[in-house]
Amino acid sequence: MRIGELARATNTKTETIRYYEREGILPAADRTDSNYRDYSEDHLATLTFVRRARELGFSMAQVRELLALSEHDDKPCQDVDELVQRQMAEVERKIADLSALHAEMGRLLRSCSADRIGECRIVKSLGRPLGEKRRGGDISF
Amino acid sequence: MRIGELARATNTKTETIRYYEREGILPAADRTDSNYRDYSEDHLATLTFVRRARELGFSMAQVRELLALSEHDDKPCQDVDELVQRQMAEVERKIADLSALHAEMGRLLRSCSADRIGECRIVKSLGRPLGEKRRGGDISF
DNA sequence: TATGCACCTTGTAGCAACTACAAGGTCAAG
DNA sequence: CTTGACCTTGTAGTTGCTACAAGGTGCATA
Repeated sequence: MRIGELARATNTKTETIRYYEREGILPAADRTDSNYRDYSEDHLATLTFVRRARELGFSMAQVRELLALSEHDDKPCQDVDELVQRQMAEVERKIADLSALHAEMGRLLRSCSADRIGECRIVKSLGRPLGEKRRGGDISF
Repeated sequence: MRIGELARATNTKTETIRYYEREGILPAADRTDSNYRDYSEDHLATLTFVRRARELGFSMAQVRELLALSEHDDKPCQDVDELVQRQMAEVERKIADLSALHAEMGRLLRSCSADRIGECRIVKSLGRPLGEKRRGGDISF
C-alpha cells in the first residue's frame, strides 16, 4: 500500500509517517519503480501499534524499547526480562489510574442522571498524593 | 505550602507549576506577606490530578475539560452528560488497549522464563487495524 | 552581619513530537 | 493535458514543558 492509504488506515499524517521513518521508528518501506513507498501489512501493524502506544502516554523512547522487545523474541531472554517487568508495572499503574478515573466518571454520570447534586470527585479520583518517587512514570521531554 | 514543597510532593518542576498557573490549568495561589505563593490541599489534589491525567495521554485541552467537570457538579447536568460519556468511552478504550498490551507482555515473560522461543506478539497486541470495531466494555483484567 | 538558599519577576531559548507549509519535480488516471 | 497523489529538501509553527539568565526579596543560620 502507498503512504496515503497507510495514513488513512492509521489516522496519521503522511508527514508524520515520513517523520517516523527518519526517526527509525518505522522501518523504511520498499519502493515502487516510480519511487513511491510501498508498505506491507507489517508496517500497518507496527504503525498502528506506535500510534496506540503514543496515545497511551508512552514516549518515543519507550515505544522504541517496546518495538525492540518484538525483535528480541529469538534472542537470549534474560536481557529482556527486567525491561518487560518494568514496562508491565507501568502499564498496571496506568490501568489502575484509568480505572479510578473511570469509576468516578461513572459515579458522576449516575448522580447526574438521577438529578442529584453531589460533590464531584473526578479530581479526587486521581488526586491522591503521588507519594514516593514513581519510577519511569515521569513526563520526560 | 510553598511552591517548592508542592513541586516535591507532585514531582513537578516549580517552573512547570508557574506555567500551569499562567495557562489557567492550576488556579493562582494565595500570596504570603512576602509575596510567596501559598498553596492549599486543593491545589495539591488538582496538580496531582493534572500530572496523572497528562501521563495517561490526555492533552492539556482534555485536562481542562475534565477539570471543568469538577466545577460543574452543582450546575445543570445535561450539559455535562455527553462530555462525560465521551471521555468515559475514551478511558475504556485506553484501558482495553493497555490490558491487551499487558497480557502480551505477560505472555512474553512467561515464554521467556520457560526458556522457550516464541513469536513476539507485543506489536500484534495493539496492531489491529484502527478502523475495526473495538469492543468498548471489556474492562475485566 | 554576611552567607546562602528559596522564592519572586520577566524574558529568551531549547527540546520533543509532531504539523504545516513552500518550492520544485515525477507519475498515473480521466 | 490537467489533476491529484506522490517524491525531495527545507523552514517554521505548535504544544507542553524545561532551562537558563538577570536582577531582586525574604529569611534562617554561622
